[in-house]
Amino acid sequence: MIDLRFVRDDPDTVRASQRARGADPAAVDRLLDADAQRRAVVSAGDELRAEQKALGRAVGQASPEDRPALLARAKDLAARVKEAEAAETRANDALAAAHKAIDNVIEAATPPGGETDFVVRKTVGEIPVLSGPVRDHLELGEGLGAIDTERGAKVSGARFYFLRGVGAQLQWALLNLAVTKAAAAGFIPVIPPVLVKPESMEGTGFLGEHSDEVYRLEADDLYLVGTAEVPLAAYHSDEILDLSGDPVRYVGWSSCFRREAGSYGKDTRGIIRVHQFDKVEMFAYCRPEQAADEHLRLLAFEEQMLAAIEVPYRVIDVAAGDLGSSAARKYDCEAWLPSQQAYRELTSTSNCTTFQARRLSIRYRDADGKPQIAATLNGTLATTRWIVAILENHQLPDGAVRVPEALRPGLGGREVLEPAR
RNA sequence: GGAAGCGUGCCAGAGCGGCCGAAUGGGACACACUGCUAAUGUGUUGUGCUCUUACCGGGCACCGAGGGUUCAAAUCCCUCCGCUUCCGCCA
Repeated sequence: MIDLRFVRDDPDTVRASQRARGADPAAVDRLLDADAQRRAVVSAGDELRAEQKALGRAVGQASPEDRPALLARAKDLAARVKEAEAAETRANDALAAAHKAIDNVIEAATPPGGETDFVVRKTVGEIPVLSGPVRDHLELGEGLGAIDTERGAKVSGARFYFLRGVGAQLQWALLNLAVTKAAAAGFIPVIPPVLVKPESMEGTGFLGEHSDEVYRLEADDLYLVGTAEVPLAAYHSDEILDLSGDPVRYVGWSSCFRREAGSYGKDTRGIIRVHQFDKVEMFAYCRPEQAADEHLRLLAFEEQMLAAIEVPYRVIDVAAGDLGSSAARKYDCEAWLPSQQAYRELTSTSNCTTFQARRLSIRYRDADGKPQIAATLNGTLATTRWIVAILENHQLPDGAVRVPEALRPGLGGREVLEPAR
Protein backbone atom coordinates (compact mmCIF):
# COMPACT_ATOMS: atom_id res chain seq x y z
CA MET A 1 0.00 0.00 0.00
CA ILE A 2 1.22 3.44 -0.78
CA ASP A 3 1.34 6.21 1.81
CA LEU A 4 -2.04 7.91 1.87
CA ARG A 5 -0.57 11.07 3.28
CA PHE A 6 1.85 11.22 0.40
CA VAL A 7 -1.02 10.88 -2.05
CA ARG A 8 -2.81 13.79 -0.41
CA ASP A 9 0.29 15.97 -0.38
CA ASP A 10 1.66 15.14 -3.80
CA PRO A 11 -0.92 13.48 -6.04
CA ASP A 12 0.90 14.59 -9.19
CA THR A 13 3.89 12.39 -8.46
CA VAL A 14 1.60 9.43 -7.95
CA ARG A 15 -0.26 10.19 -11.20
CA ALA A 16 3.05 10.40 -13.03
CA SER A 17 4.07 7.07 -11.56
CA GLN A 18 0.83 5.54 -12.74
CA ARG A 19 1.37 6.87 -16.24
CA ALA A 20 4.94 5.55 -16.37
CA ARG A 21 3.61 2.12 -15.40
CA GLY A 22 0.92 2.27 -18.06
CA ALA A 23 -1.69 2.34 -15.30
CA ASP A 24 -4.64 4.66 -14.93
CA PRO A 25 -3.75 8.03 -13.36
CA ALA A 26 -7.42 8.60 -12.53
CA ALA A 27 -7.11 5.87 -9.93
CA VAL A 28 -5.32 8.48 -7.84
CA ASP A 29 -8.37 10.71 -7.87
CA ARG A 30 -10.63 7.82 -7.02
CA LEU A 31 -8.38 7.16 -4.05
CA LEU A 32 -8.48 10.79 -2.93
CA ASP A 33 -12.27 10.79 -3.21
CA ALA A 34 -12.59 7.59 -1.23
CA ASP A 35 -10.24 9.00 1.38
CA ALA A 36 -12.19 12.24 1.77
CA GLN A 37 -15.43 10.29 1.88
CA ARG A 38 -14.13 7.98 4.57
CA ARG A 39 -12.88 10.82 6.72
CA ALA A 40 -16.23 12.57 6.55
CA VAL A 41 -18.08 9.40 7.48
CA VAL A 42 -15.68 8.52 10.28
CA SER A 43 -15.83 11.92 11.89
CA ALA A 44 -19.63 11.84 11.75
CA GLY A 45 -19.51 8.45 13.43
CA ASP A 46 -17.07 9.68 16.05
CA GLU A 47 -19.39 12.50 16.99
CA LEU A 48 -22.34 10.19 17.34
CA ARG A 49 -20.33 7.82 19.48
CA ALA A 50 -19.17 10.67 21.70
CA GLU A 51 -22.79 11.64 22.19
CA GLN A 52 -23.73 8.07 22.91
CA LYS A 53 -21.02 7.70 25.51
CA ALA A 54 -22.16 10.81 27.35
CA LEU A 55 -25.80 9.78 27.21
CA GLY A 56 -24.99 6.26 28.29
CA ARG A 57 -23.23 7.62 31.32
CA ALA A 58 -26.26 9.77 32.13
CA VAL A 59 -28.52 6.72 31.94
CA GLY A 60 -26.41 4.97 34.52
CA GLN A 61 -26.63 7.86 36.93
CA ALA A 62 -30.21 8.91 36.28
CA SER A 63 -32.88 8.78 38.94
CA PRO A 64 -35.59 6.13 38.42
CA GLU A 65 -38.12 8.71 37.17
CA ASP A 66 -35.77 10.27 34.59
CA ARG A 67 -34.51 6.95 33.40
CA PRO A 68 -37.22 5.89 30.93
CA ALA A 69 -36.98 9.11 28.93
CA LEU A 70 -33.19 8.96 28.75
CA LEU A 71 -33.33 5.32 27.79
CA ALA A 72 -35.66 6.06 24.92
CA ARG A 73 -33.27 8.69 23.60
CA ALA A 74 -30.30 6.36 24.07
CA LYS A 75 -32.05 3.61 22.14
CA ASP A 76 -32.65 5.94 19.27
CA LEU A 77 -29.04 7.06 19.36
CA ALA A 78 -27.83 3.49 19.40
CA ALA A 79 -29.70 2.83 16.19
CA ARG A 80 -28.12 5.87 14.57
CA VAL A 81 -24.67 4.79 15.74
CA LYS A 82 -25.27 1.41 14.19
CA GLU A 83 -26.17 3.02 10.88
CA ALA A 84 -23.12 5.25 11.07
CA GLU A 85 -20.91 2.26 11.68
CA ALA A 86 -22.34 0.45 8.70
CA ALA A 87 -21.53 3.54 6.64
CA GLU A 88 -18.01 3.52 8.05
CA THR A 89 -17.53 -0.09 7.08
CA ARG A 90 -18.64 0.66 3.55
CA ALA A 91 -16.38 3.71 3.34
CA ASN A 92 -13.43 1.74 4.71
CA ASP A 93 -13.95 -1.05 2.21
CA ALA A 94 -14.21 1.44 -0.62
CA LEU A 95 -11.02 3.13 0.52
CA ALA A 96 -9.18 -0.16 0.87
CA ALA A 97 -10.18 -1.14 -2.65
CA ALA A 98 -9.09 2.20 -4.10
CA HIS A 99 -5.91 1.99 -2.06
CA LYS A 100 -5.02 -1.49 -3.26
CA ALA A 101 -5.62 -0.46 -6.85
CA ILE A 102 -2.52 1.71 -6.87
CA ASP A 103 0.91 0.15 -7.20
CA ASN A 104 4.01 1.47 -5.49
CA VAL A 105 5.24 4.86 -6.61
CA ILE A 106 8.25 4.30 -8.81
CA GLU A 107 11.67 5.79 -8.20
CA ALA A 108 12.09 8.88 -10.33
CA ALA A 109 14.90 7.37 -12.41
CA THR A 110 12.97 4.22 -13.36
CA PRO A 111 12.68 3.88 -17.13
CA PRO A 112 9.06 4.34 -18.26
CA GLY A 113 7.29 1.79 -20.44
CA GLY A 114 6.75 -1.95 -20.53
CA GLU A 115 8.58 -5.25 -20.66
CA THR A 116 10.83 -4.31 -23.58
CA ASP A 117 11.68 -0.81 -22.38
CA PHE A 118 14.33 -1.83 -19.87
CA VAL A 119 17.67 -0.02 -19.84
CA VAL A 120 20.88 -2.02 -19.85
CA ARG A 121 23.06 -0.78 -17.01
CA LYS A 122 26.08 -2.87 -17.80
CA THR A 123 27.26 -5.97 -19.61
CA VAL A 124 29.86 -8.20 -18.02
CA GLY A 125 31.96 -11.00 -19.49
CA GLU A 126 32.61 -12.29 -22.96
CA ILE A 127 30.03 -14.28 -24.84
CA PRO A 128 31.77 -17.63 -25.27
CA VAL A 129 32.66 -18.83 -28.73
CA LEU A 130 31.88 -22.52 -28.60
CA SER A 131 33.51 -24.92 -30.94
CA GLY A 132 31.38 -27.74 -32.17
CA PRO A 133 27.67 -28.20 -31.64
CA VAL A 134 26.05 -26.12 -28.92
CA ARG A 135 24.15 -28.36 -26.57
CA ASP A 136 21.40 -26.94 -24.42
CA HIS A 137 21.25 -27.49 -20.69
CA LEU A 138 18.84 -30.41 -20.90
CA GLU A 139 20.95 -32.33 -23.38
CA LEU A 140 24.02 -31.65 -21.25
CA GLY A 141 22.18 -32.45 -18.01
CA GLU A 142 20.82 -35.71 -19.39
CA GLY A 143 24.23 -36.64 -20.66
CA LEU A 144 25.69 -36.08 -17.21
CA GLY A 145 22.89 -38.01 -15.56
CA ALA A 146 22.12 -34.77 -13.75
CA ILE A 147 18.63 -33.80 -14.93
CA ASP A 148 15.70 -36.14 -15.53
CA THR A 149 12.61 -34.38 -16.80
CA GLU A 150 10.97 -37.51 -18.21
CA ARG A 151 10.65 -39.11 -14.82
CA GLY A 152 9.73 -35.73 -13.36
CA ALA A 153 6.76 -35.73 -15.70
CA LYS A 154 5.96 -39.35 -14.92
CA VAL A 155 5.91 -38.77 -11.21
CA SER A 156 4.54 -35.24 -10.91
CA GLY A 157 3.58 -33.95 -14.34
CA ALA A 158 4.86 -31.37 -16.79
CA ARG A 159 7.41 -28.84 -15.53
CA PHE A 160 8.68 -31.17 -12.83
CA TYR A 161 12.11 -32.78 -12.84
CA PHE A 162 14.58 -34.75 -10.82
CA LEU A 163 18.03 -33.43 -10.14
CA ARG A 164 20.29 -36.39 -9.51
CA GLY A 165 23.94 -37.25 -9.25
CA VAL A 166 26.12 -34.27 -10.07
CA GLY A 167 22.94 -32.32 -10.82
CA ALA A 168 21.80 -32.55 -7.22
CA GLN A 169 25.32 -31.85 -6.01
CA LEU A 170 25.63 -28.90 -8.31
CA GLN A 171 22.50 -27.33 -6.83
CA TRP A 172 23.69 -27.89 -3.29
CA ALA A 173 27.11 -26.49 -4.12
CA LEU A 174 25.58 -23.45 -5.73
CA LEU A 175 23.03 -22.65 -3.04
CA ASN A 176 25.51 -23.41 -0.28
CA LEU A 177 27.97 -21.03 -1.83
CA ALA A 178 25.28 -18.35 -1.90
CA VAL A 179 24.32 -18.84 1.73
CA THR A 180 27.95 -19.04 2.86
CA LYS A 181 28.86 -15.81 1.07
CA ALA A 182 25.80 -14.02 2.40
CA ALA A 183 26.32 -15.21 5.96
CA ALA A 184 29.92 -14.01 5.79
CA ALA A 185 28.57 -10.60 4.74
CA GLY A 186 26.32 -10.42 7.80
CA PHE A 187 23.08 -11.85 6.48
CA ILE A 188 21.27 -14.07 8.98
CA PRO A 189 20.64 -17.47 7.36
CA VAL A 190 17.03 -18.62 7.55
CA ILE A 191 15.11 -21.70 6.55
CA PRO A 192 11.52 -20.45 6.50
CA PRO A 193 8.20 -22.22 6.23
CA VAL A 194 7.02 -22.54 2.64
CA LEU A 195 3.36 -22.83 3.53
CA VAL A 196 1.91 -19.56 4.72
CA LYS A 197 -1.41 -18.14 5.85
CA PRO A 198 -3.51 -15.99 3.53
CA GLU A 199 -2.60 -12.79 5.37
CA SER A 200 1.10 -13.43 4.83
CA MET A 201 0.53 -14.00 1.14
CA GLU A 202 -1.76 -11.00 0.91
CA GLY A 203 0.57 -8.78 2.92
CA THR A 204 3.48 -9.36 0.62
CA GLY A 205 1.35 -8.51 -2.38
CA PHE A 206 1.22 -11.89 -4.10
CA LEU A 207 -2.53 -12.27 -4.10
CA GLY A 208 -3.05 -9.32 -6.39
CA GLU A 209 -2.49 -9.68 -10.11
CA HIS A 210 -0.37 -12.80 -9.58
CA SER A 211 -2.93 -14.69 -7.53
CA ASP A 212 -3.38 -17.31 -10.25
CA GLU A 213 0.35 -18.02 -9.98
CA VAL A 214 0.21 -19.34 -6.43
CA TYR A 215 -0.68 -22.80 -5.23
CA ARG A 216 -3.39 -22.85 -2.62
CA LEU A 217 -4.16 -25.72 -0.29
CA GLU A 218 -7.87 -25.29 0.04
CA ALA A 219 -8.40 -27.88 2.75
CA ASP A 220 -6.12 -25.95 5.10
CA ASP A 221 -6.39 -22.43 3.72
CA LEU A 222 -2.64 -22.19 3.24
CA TYR A 223 -0.53 -21.09 0.31
CA LEU A 224 2.71 -22.50 -1.05
CA VAL A 225 5.15 -19.65 -1.42
CA GLY A 226 6.63 -18.73 -4.77
CA THR A 227 9.67 -17.26 -3.05
CA ALA A 228 11.19 -16.99 0.42
CA GLU A 229 10.44 -13.28 0.17
CA VAL A 230 6.97 -14.07 1.49
CA PRO A 231 7.89 -15.67 4.83
CA LEU A 232 10.90 -13.38 5.24
CA ALA A 233 8.73 -10.28 4.85
CA ALA A 234 5.95 -11.60 7.05
CA TYR A 235 8.54 -12.68 9.63
CA HIS A 236 8.54 -9.24 11.24
CA SER A 237 4.95 -8.27 10.52
CA ASP A 238 3.26 -6.32 13.30
CA GLU A 239 6.61 -5.61 14.91
CA ILE A 240 8.71 -2.58 15.68
CA LEU A 241 12.33 -3.29 14.75
CA ASP A 242 15.49 -1.59 15.84
CA LEU A 243 16.72 -0.12 12.57
CA SER A 244 18.85 2.60 14.13
CA GLY A 245 21.98 1.07 12.62
CA ASP A 246 22.64 -0.99 9.52
CA PRO A 247 19.80 -2.71 7.70
CA VAL A 248 18.63 -6.02 9.15
CA ARG A 249 19.53 -8.63 6.55
CA TYR A 250 18.36 -12.19 6.11
CA VAL A 251 19.23 -14.82 3.58
CA GLY A 252 16.59 -17.50 3.16
CA TRP A 253 16.81 -20.87 1.47
CA SER A 254 13.54 -22.36 0.37
CA SER A 255 11.78 -24.36 -2.23
CA CYS A 256 9.55 -22.18 -4.38
CA PHE A 257 6.30 -23.16 -6.04
CA ARG A 258 4.71 -21.54 -9.04
CA ARG A 259 1.74 -22.59 -11.09
CA GLU A 260 3.07 -20.93 -14.24
CA ALA A 261 -0.53 -20.44 -15.26
CA GLY A 262 -0.10 -17.98 -18.08
CA SER A 263 2.93 -19.56 -19.68
CA TYR A 264 1.64 -22.49 -21.73
CA GLY A 265 4.20 -23.47 -24.31
CA LYS A 266 6.86 -21.10 -22.95
CA ASP A 267 10.17 -22.63 -21.93
CA THR A 268 8.72 -26.10 -21.90
CA ARG A 269 12.09 -27.75 -22.36
CA GLY A 270 14.36 -28.41 -19.44
CA ILE A 271 14.36 -26.64 -16.09
CA ILE A 272 14.15 -22.99 -17.06
CA ARG A 273 10.52 -22.63 -16.10
CA VAL A 274 9.29 -25.18 -13.60
CA HIS A 275 6.65 -25.55 -10.92
CA GLN A 276 9.14 -26.17 -8.12
CA PHE A 277 12.69 -25.00 -7.63
CA ASP A 278 15.05 -23.98 -4.89
CA LYS A 279 16.21 -20.47 -4.26
CA VAL A 280 18.46 -18.50 -1.97
CA GLU A 281 16.93 -15.10 -1.40
CA MET A 282 18.24 -12.00 0.32
CA PHE A 283 15.83 -9.87 2.29
CA ALA A 284 16.56 -6.56 4.01
CA TYR A 285 14.69 -4.28 6.36
CA CYS A 286 15.89 -0.70 6.70
CA ARG A 287 14.93 2.91 7.15
CA PRO A 288 13.40 4.37 3.98
CA GLU A 289 16.31 6.76 3.45
CA GLN A 290 18.69 3.78 3.34
CA ALA A 291 16.68 1.79 0.82
CA ALA A 292 18.16 3.01 -2.46
CA ASP A 293 21.72 2.38 -1.24
CA GLU A 294 20.75 -0.99 0.14
CA HIS A 295 19.22 -1.87 -3.21
CA LEU A 296 22.56 -1.29 -4.94
CA ARG A 297 24.24 -3.35 -2.26
CA LEU A 298 21.92 -6.30 -2.93
CA LEU A 299 22.63 -5.91 -6.62
CA ALA A 300 26.36 -5.98 -5.90
CA PHE A 301 25.98 -9.23 -3.93
CA GLU A 302 24.11 -10.76 -6.86
CA GLU A 303 26.89 -9.75 -9.20
CA GLN A 304 29.47 -11.32 -6.90
CA MET A 305 27.60 -14.60 -7.13
CA LEU A 306 27.37 -14.35 -10.90
CA ALA A 307 31.10 -13.67 -11.01
CA ALA A 308 31.64 -16.80 -8.92
CA ILE A 309 29.91 -19.01 -11.45
CA GLU A 310 31.81 -17.33 -14.27
CA VAL A 311 29.04 -16.68 -16.76
CA PRO A 312 28.54 -13.61 -18.97
CA TYR A 313 25.63 -11.47 -17.86
CA ARG A 314 24.07 -8.06 -18.10
CA VAL A 315 22.24 -5.93 -15.57
CA ILE A 316 19.01 -4.30 -16.61
CA ASP A 317 16.98 -1.52 -15.03
CA VAL A 318 13.47 -2.91 -15.36
CA ALA A 319 10.92 -0.51 -16.84
CA ALA A 320 8.06 0.83 -14.75
CA GLY A 321 5.35 -1.24 -16.40
CA ASP A 322 7.20 -4.48 -15.67
CA LEU A 323 7.93 -3.83 -12.01
CA GLY A 324 5.29 -5.67 -10.07
CA SER A 325 3.00 -3.90 -7.70
CA SER A 326 5.28 -3.68 -4.66
CA ALA A 327 8.47 -2.53 -6.30
CA ALA A 328 9.58 1.06 -6.75
CA ARG A 329 12.56 -0.10 -8.74
CA LYS A 330 13.91 -3.41 -9.92
CA TYR A 331 17.21 -4.60 -11.32
CA ASP A 332 17.50 -7.96 -13.03
CA CYS A 333 20.71 -9.80 -13.83
CA GLU A 334 20.42 -11.86 -16.97
CA ALA A 335 22.91 -14.53 -17.92
CA TRP A 336 23.85 -15.44 -21.44
CA LEU A 337 22.43 -18.74 -22.62
CA PRO A 338 24.36 -20.07 -25.63
CA SER A 339 21.54 -22.39 -26.68
CA GLN A 340 19.14 -19.49 -26.97
CA GLN A 341 21.65 -16.85 -28.01
CA ALA A 342 19.91 -14.63 -25.50
CA TYR A 343 20.16 -13.24 -22.01
CA ARG A 344 17.79 -14.83 -19.50
CA GLU A 345 16.89 -13.66 -16.02
CA LEU A 346 18.84 -15.25 -13.17
CA THR A 347 18.30 -12.68 -10.44
CA SER A 348 15.91 -9.92 -9.61
CA THR A 349 16.22 -7.39 -6.84
CA SER A 350 13.40 -5.06 -5.86
CA ASN A 351 13.23 -2.03 -3.66
CA CYS A 352 9.73 -2.14 -2.20
CA THR A 353 10.29 1.02 -0.14
CA THR A 354 7.51 1.19 2.46
CA PHE A 355 4.85 -0.40 0.25
CA GLN A 356 5.12 -3.95 1.54
CA ALA A 357 5.95 -2.99 5.13
CA ARG A 358 2.92 -0.74 5.39
CA ARG A 359 0.51 -3.58 4.70
CA LEU A 360 2.43 -5.91 7.01
CA SER A 361 2.83 -3.19 9.65
CA ILE A 362 6.60 -3.44 9.98
CA ARG A 363 7.95 -0.40 11.74
CA TYR A 364 10.97 1.13 13.46
CA ARG A 365 11.45 4.06 15.82
CA ASP A 366 12.89 7.23 14.36
CA ALA A 367 15.27 9.57 16.20
CA ASP A 368 12.30 11.03 18.09
CA GLY A 369 11.11 7.59 19.15
CA LYS A 370 8.07 7.75 16.88
CA PRO A 371 7.11 4.62 15.01
CA GLN A 372 7.62 4.85 11.26
CA ILE A 373 7.06 2.39 8.43
CA ALA A 374 10.20 0.50 7.44
CA ALA A 375 11.43 -0.20 3.93
CA THR A 376 11.90 -3.73 2.59
CA LEU A 377 14.06 -5.06 -0.22
CA ASN A 378 14.71 -8.45 -1.70
CA GLY A 379 17.05 -10.04 -4.20
CA THR A 380 17.97 -13.40 -5.64
CA LEU A 381 21.30 -14.98 -4.78
CA ALA A 382 20.97 -18.32 -6.56
CA THR A 383 18.28 -20.58 -7.98
CA THR A 384 17.89 -23.88 -9.70
CA ARG A 385 17.75 -21.99 -12.98
CA TRP A 386 21.38 -20.97 -12.53
CA ILE A 387 22.31 -24.56 -13.32
CA VAL A 388 21.11 -23.88 -16.86
CA ALA A 389 23.59 -21.05 -17.30
CA ILE A 390 26.40 -22.98 -15.65
CA LEU A 391 26.00 -26.07 -17.80
CA GLU A 392 25.61 -24.22 -21.06
CA ASN A 393 28.36 -21.68 -20.65
CA HIS A 394 30.92 -24.14 -19.36
CA GLN A 395 30.20 -26.97 -21.78
CA LEU A 396 33.06 -28.66 -23.56
CA PRO A 397 32.88 -30.09 -27.10
CA ASP A 398 32.28 -33.65 -25.93
CA GLY A 399 29.34 -32.83 -23.69
CA ALA A 400 31.43 -32.54 -20.55
CA VAL A 401 31.13 -29.45 -18.37
CA ARG A 402 33.86 -27.50 -16.67
CA VAL A 403 33.11 -26.73 -13.04
CA PRO A 404 33.66 -23.11 -12.00
CA GLU A 405 36.26 -23.01 -9.28
CA ALA A 406 33.93 -21.71 -6.57
CA LEU A 407 31.64 -24.72 -6.98
CA ARG A 408 34.33 -27.41 -6.92
CA PRO A 409 34.37 -27.94 -3.16
CA GLY A 410 30.71 -28.94 -3.30
CA LEU A 411 31.41 -31.39 -6.11
CA GLY A 412 34.15 -33.35 -4.47
CA GLY A 413 36.81 -31.14 -6.00
CA ARG A 414 35.91 -32.18 -9.55
CA GLU A 415 37.12 -29.79 -12.25
CA VAL A 416 35.12 -31.35 -15.06
CA LEU A 417 31.85 -33.25 -15.09
CA GLU A 418 32.09 -36.10 -17.59
CA PRO A 419 29.08 -37.50 -19.40
CA ALA A 420 28.00 -40.96 -18.36
CA ARG A 421 28.73 -43.50 -21.10
C1' G B 1 -8.47 -36.59 16.96
C1' G B 2 -10.93 -36.04 22.32
C1' A B 3 -11.06 -33.10 27.17
C1' A B 4 -9.89 -28.89 30.26
C1' G B 5 -7.67 -24.16 31.21
C1' C B 6 -5.69 -19.63 29.51
C1' G B 7 -4.89 -15.16 25.94
C1' U B 8 -5.06 -7.51 29.33
C1' G B 9 -0.13 -2.11 28.12
C1' C B 10 7.71 -3.15 27.36
C1' C B 11 7.31 -7.37 31.20
C1' A B 12 4.65 -9.39 35.45
C1' G B 13 -0.19 -9.08 37.06
C1' A B 14 -5.42 -6.99 38.94
C1' G B 15 -9.88 -5.93 36.83
C1' C B 16 -18.26 -5.77 40.21
C1' G B 17 -21.78 -4.74 32.64
C1' G B 18 -21.48 2.03 33.45
C1' C B 19 -16.76 6.40 37.16
C1' C B 20 -11.41 1.22 32.88
C1' G B 21 -7.11 3.30 28.18
C1' A B 22 -7.44 0.25 32.14
C1' A B 23 -5.10 -0.72 39.51
C1' U B 24 -0.45 -2.43 41.43
C1' G B 25 4.65 -4.00 40.88
C1' G B 26 9.01 -4.23 37.73
C1' G B 27 11.73 -2.16 33.75
C1' A B 28 12.88 2.17 30.75
C1' C B 29 13.30 7.55 30.41
C1' A B 30 13.55 12.68 32.59
C1' C B 31 14.37 15.77 36.71
C1' A B 32 15.80 16.23 41.94
C1' C B 33 19.06 14.51 45.92
C1' U B 34 24.01 12.23 46.84
C1' G B 35 31.64 13.20 46.12
C1' C B 36 30.90 8.70 41.96
C1' U B 37 27.91 4.14 41.70
C1' A B 38 23.88 2.31 44.28
C1' A B 39 19.63 3.74 46.99
C1' U B 40 15.61 7.37 47.44
C1' G B 41 11.87 11.02 45.78
C1' U B 42 8.85 13.30 41.85
C1' G B 43 7.19 13.02 36.99
C1' U B 44 6.78 10.65 32.17
C1' U B 45 6.01 5.92 30.10
C1' G B 46 1.08 2.77 24.04
C1' U B 47 -0.77 2.58 19.02
C1' G B 48 -3.99 3.99 15.02
C1' C B 49 -7.57 7.26 12.90
C1' U B 50 -9.35 12.16 13.09
C1' C B 51 -10.22 17.68 14.18
C1' U B 52 -7.35 21.98 14.84
C1' U B 53 -2.71 21.92 12.80
C1' A B 54 3.50 25.61 14.01
C1' C B 55 2.71 23.90 18.79
C1' C B 56 -0.53 23.01 22.83
C1' G B 57 -4.88 20.55 22.82
C1' G B 58 -9.67 17.95 21.62
C1' G B 59 -12.64 13.60 19.72
C1' C B 60 -13.00 8.32 18.42
C1' A B 61 -11.09 3.40 18.37
C1' C B 62 -8.00 -0.53 20.27
C1' C B 63 -7.74 -5.48 26.61
C1' G B 64 -5.82 -12.56 20.80
C1' A B 65 -9.30 -11.98 15.97
C1' G B 66 -14.30 -11.61 14.16
C1' G B 67 -19.45 -11.49 15.18
C1' G B 68 -23.65 -10.97 18.79
C1' U B 69 -26.63 -9.37 23.35
C1' U B 70 -27.24 -4.33 25.76
C1' C B 71 -28.87 2.49 26.23
C1' A B 72 -23.71 0.88 27.69
C1' A B 73 -18.90 -4.84 27.04
C1' A B 74 -11.86 -5.95 28.94
C1' U B 75 -16.14 -7.75 31.82
C1' C B 76 -22.05 -11.76 29.15
C1' C B 77 -22.88 -15.17 24.54
C1' C B 78 -21.11 -17.48 19.75
C1' U B 79 -17.27 -18.62 16.10
C1' C B 80 -12.23 -18.72 14.92
C1' C B 81 -6.93 -18.43 16.04
C1' G B 82 -2.88 -19.18 19.41
C1' C B 83 -0.68 -21.13 23.96
C1' U B 84 -0.60 -24.72 28.17
C1' U B 85 -1.97 -29.41 30.38
C1' C B 86 -4.09 -34.39 30.13
C1' C B 87 -5.77 -38.69 26.99
C1' G B 88 -5.54 -41.19 22.27
C1' C B 89 -2.98 -41.90 17.53
C1' C B 90 1.37 -41.62 14.47
C1' A B 91 6.16 -40.46 12.23
